[in-house]
Parts: sequence; C-alpha cells; structure tokens
Amino acid sequence: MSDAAPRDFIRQIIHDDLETGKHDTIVTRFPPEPNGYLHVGHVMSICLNFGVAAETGGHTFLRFDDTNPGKEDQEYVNAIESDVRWLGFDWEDRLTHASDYFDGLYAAAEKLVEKGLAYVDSLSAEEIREYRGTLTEPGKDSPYRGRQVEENLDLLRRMRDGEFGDGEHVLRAKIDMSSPNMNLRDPALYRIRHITHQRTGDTWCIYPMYDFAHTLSDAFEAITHSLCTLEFEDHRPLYDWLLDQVRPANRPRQIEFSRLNLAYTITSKRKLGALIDAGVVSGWDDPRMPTIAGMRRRGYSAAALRDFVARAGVTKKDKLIEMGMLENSVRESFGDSAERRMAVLKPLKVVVTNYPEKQIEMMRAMNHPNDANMGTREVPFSRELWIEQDDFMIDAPRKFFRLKPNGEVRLRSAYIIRCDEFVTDSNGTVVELHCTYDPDTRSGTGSSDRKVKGTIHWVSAEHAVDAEVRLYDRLFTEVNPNTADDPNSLLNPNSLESVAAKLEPTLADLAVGEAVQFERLGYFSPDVVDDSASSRVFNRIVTLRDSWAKIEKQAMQGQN
RNA sequence: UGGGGCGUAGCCAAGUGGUAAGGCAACGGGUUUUGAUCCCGUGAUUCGCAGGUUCGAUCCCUGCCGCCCCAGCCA
Repeated sequence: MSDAAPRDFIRQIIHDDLETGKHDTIVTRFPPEPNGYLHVGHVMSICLNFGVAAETGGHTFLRFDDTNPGKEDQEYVNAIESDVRWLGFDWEDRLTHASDYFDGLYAAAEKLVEKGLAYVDSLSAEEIREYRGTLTEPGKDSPYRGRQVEENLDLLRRMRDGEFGDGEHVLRAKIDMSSPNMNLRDPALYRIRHITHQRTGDTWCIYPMYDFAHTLSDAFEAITHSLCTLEFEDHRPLYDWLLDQVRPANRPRQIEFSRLNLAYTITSKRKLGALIDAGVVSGWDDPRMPTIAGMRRRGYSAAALRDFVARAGVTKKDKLIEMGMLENSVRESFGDSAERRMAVLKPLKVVVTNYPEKQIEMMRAMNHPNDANMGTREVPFSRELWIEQDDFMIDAPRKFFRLKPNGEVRLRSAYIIRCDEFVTDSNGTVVELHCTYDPDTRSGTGSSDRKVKGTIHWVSAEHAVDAEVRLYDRLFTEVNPNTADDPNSLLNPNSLESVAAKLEPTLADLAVGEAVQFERLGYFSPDVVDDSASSRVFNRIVTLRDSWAKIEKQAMQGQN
C-alpha cells in the first residue's frame, strides 16, 4: 500500500548505523508487560520494532517484561503472543522474559554495590518519597546512603535470601539526589516482594525495577536499537548511566517516538478494564474495544492495521488521529478482495403484485462489480421480497433516488419495479409495499435498456436467512476521553445496535473469518464468538462511504 | 516557578538557506445496475508568535507563547 513511505527519523538513524558500519545486523525488541491486552497504540510499536528489523534483515525479540509478579498473568502472555502473531510478525525462537535474566541481573546489582554505586536503603516508601524532593526542590540524601560496601552487600544478600519483609529495604542506585531529572535521584533498583512469580515461582523474593531490568535485558539480548515511547525520554540518562557502570558486552541505544492515540477512544488499561467491569462492553475482545483482540473480532484485517500505522508515521509529535483514517485503511483492505452479497438490515416487505404466485427465478449476480474473475452466484427472486426501510420514503425529497410512491427503482441484479401503493399500520408506519415489475428489464438479459436513477438491494422473503447483525459506533462522545477522569461518563449510548436481518441464501454458509461486503451497507463478518450454523451472528466491520447520509445530515442541520 | 520533549492545512506528515511532497477528511465534476469503487479537479502568499542574521529563513540566532511528560518500592 504505502510502500514508498519516506524514511522516518528512526529508520534514518538505523540506515545510517548500517551505512557507517556501526552495526551489521539490527536487533530490536517488543517488550510488553503481561498485565493487560494489547491495543492500537501497541500496533504502532509492534510494527515499528518488527518492521525495521525485517526491512534490514535483522531480527526482533518478543520479551515479556515480567518484573512485577502479582500484576501479571499467563492469560495476558497467551493473548499477547496470539495478537502479535495475528498481526503478521514472527519472533521465531526469540521469545524471552525479563525473568530469564534474573540471575544475571542480580549479579549486575552486586557488581554495582561492589563499585560503591548502589546501596541498600532502609527508609520506608513514604520517607523515600519525602527525601526525593519535588520538581522544583532538590532531594536529600538518605541517612543510609553512606553505608559501606560490605554492609550493603551483606544486606542485599539477606534481602535476596528472604530475611526481610516486604518494604523493609530497597536497593538504590547512588547517583544524584539533587538532579533536576527525578529519575536520577537514586532510583530504586530492587524491591522485596514475597510473592510467587508466574515463571520463577518462589526462587526469588526480590524483583528488579523496570529501568534496571529493561536496560540490562536489552544489553543481554544484544539489542541495537531500543525503541520506546516518549514518556521514557527522561529515563534515557538512567539507561545510559546503567550501561556506563555495568559495562555489558553490548551497548543498545534507546530512541523514543510518540504514542499513537485514536480520537474518541481510550487506551489506558485501567480505563479499558473499567468498561468491562461496568458491563458496558462484554470483555477485552468486545468488537468496540480498541484492543487488538477487539479489532480482530470486529473483523478488521491485520493488513489494515499495518497500513494504518504506516500511514500515521513515526515522529515525536503527539498524535490524536481521526477514526476516519483507520476506517479508510480497513475499507481499502477489503475493497478489492471482499465478495459482494445482499442483505437487508431493517426489512420492509415488498409484494410484486404482477409476479406469478409460485414462481422463482435465479438471478445471476456478480461477486465483484469491478472484477469478473471473482465469478458470479445465483440469488433467488420471488413475489415477496425484503427491502431496506430506508430505501422507501412517502414524501421523498427531489434528490432521493430510491423508492417512493409511483416511483421506480432497480432491484440490484434483477428487475426494475414501480411502487403502486404502500400499506400503513394504525400508527402510520409503512409496513408493506405493493409494486409491479417490468419483465423486460431483467438484469443482463432484459430487452429493455432503460435506466432508472436508483438501485437498491433486496432479498427474497421465502429464501431469506435470518441473522442477528451487530452495528457498531464509537464508544465515546468526546474526542479525547483519555484525558477524562471518568470516561464512563462520556459513553455513547448507541455504540451497539443489534438488528434482525434478512440475508441472501449464500450467506448461510459463509465461513467464520471471511469478510464480505453487504452491498450499500458495509463490510461484514461472522462473529467468532457468538455465530453458529443454526443462528448466524454478523458484525459490521465498517460502513461504506455514504454520501447520501452526508446530504441528509446537512439537510437536517440546515433545518435547525 | 526545576528538567525533558514537541509546535508545517480539520487530522496525520515530508521537506530544505532559494521560494511549502503525499495520505485521510472536506468540497466540486465525470464514470457507475452499490449515492460504493474508480477517475479528474480544488486548498498553506505560508510553516506557533515576535524580532534578528542573510540578496533570500519554515529551515540559522534570540526572546516569547502553547501543548505533552517526570516527584511508584508500576511499566
């Protein structure tokens, strides 16, 4: 799709490093903490990390940053692996965990202590916070900062051996309590946590902090470029300090880029979880969720997601990207490949009064209007049909090209019909149309070549397959619900609409995982979770562009 | 009011000391048995603002303004 995309600043750096011979092979890593589901924001990071390596013949590690047991879970590692694989990336045998390096990490910690660059602090968490100072005031040295190497080493080993309770001590780097960079005010390196780790069990009761574990894990894996988001920019001096002091064999370089935020959606794991807890969505894979699992269930293709982030680009500027951009990528990914079908979402009965009572004709319909190679299928036509309620109006505006009293319209792949009369119920709602068809206008073979302005879709009532079809809209009413304290107060009450639809017969056996276009309505796919052969459930992946809807909307606004 | 980043069209985004690519959206028009697709066309006298250097500045310098991030024993 966007192949000729210009090099972004990170690819430029990598290109230069290859050119100058600084590196022969590029090694990157995607390092999620397995404490939640991956979302659109992660797609950017995944595509960047796996992308730059693949483009240069390098390779990428999928590394689980599992340094905080208790918050992490195997459910999440399974989900993350399947999401990354589904997106189209392969880590081959490079699936690692920060916990794989606990021994090496601990050895590095002792080394820092021996060099007098780390000490055991026995202040409480609260005291440490007080000693740290504020953004505008420098911090103060802890009274334990002057402990001798021997004592520190002894304490650290006893921490490791389980002699102390949680929070009694912490290992800190000895850097600079008055640094304007908070990350350099003697950051914690190890804390005590008597908790069973999902992989290392009870082997350890001290666990390394992010900065320490992440920097050294990068080095141990010989990562050349450690790509992360902007909020870690302030951590880079610490990252480099650690590399300077520990002097591992490899020296990775951290480079930061901006996160990708999507308009009208949230990506905070906590807030996403709150949606589930409040019951507004059914789970992490609800088709309205911005999680990879949700988007996949909704029917988005991996190619669409990859294209989307490629178009968004890699920069350092904060992004809040419009939904339309994503939807465009999704539509484009199906436009040429999805077969066309007919389905009626909100059915209105049409009786073709001059069509013989028991007659059925098989109409030949193209699977794709722009590609004859995709073949044709047969669709039954009979006296009683379903059409879309929106395709009929009693008092239609001039520009309404669909059915109206005494008006004509073409039934796609079939005949031209004329609306002779409409039947209403006691509320005045139109419940049935009586029409007549023109036998000379049969699609493809008709002897008449007359044209009508509008073409609508339809399904034979007798042959229709019943299905539940779920229509989705944005979850929130605010452009940037991320910044709201309680996004749940900004919910769009109409984010999900379920309709009892009528499908053309071929749709009875459309396989799960397949996407088709319901003509004039959008792209749809069976729901992986709720669909079954006996009761079909479809999701609308995305609508088609709809210029009529736009005209209507403008007309409405004009009246107000 | 400390430190670190970022500011090019409604949303993304190239670009460079020599006169502002592209995509999405929007708006016109053409084709069309999907108001889809496709095709064609329309946008910045201007690059956050103000000064300065220069023959010439979005690009270099100075000042200002705005937005984001940092005070976890989270990542």
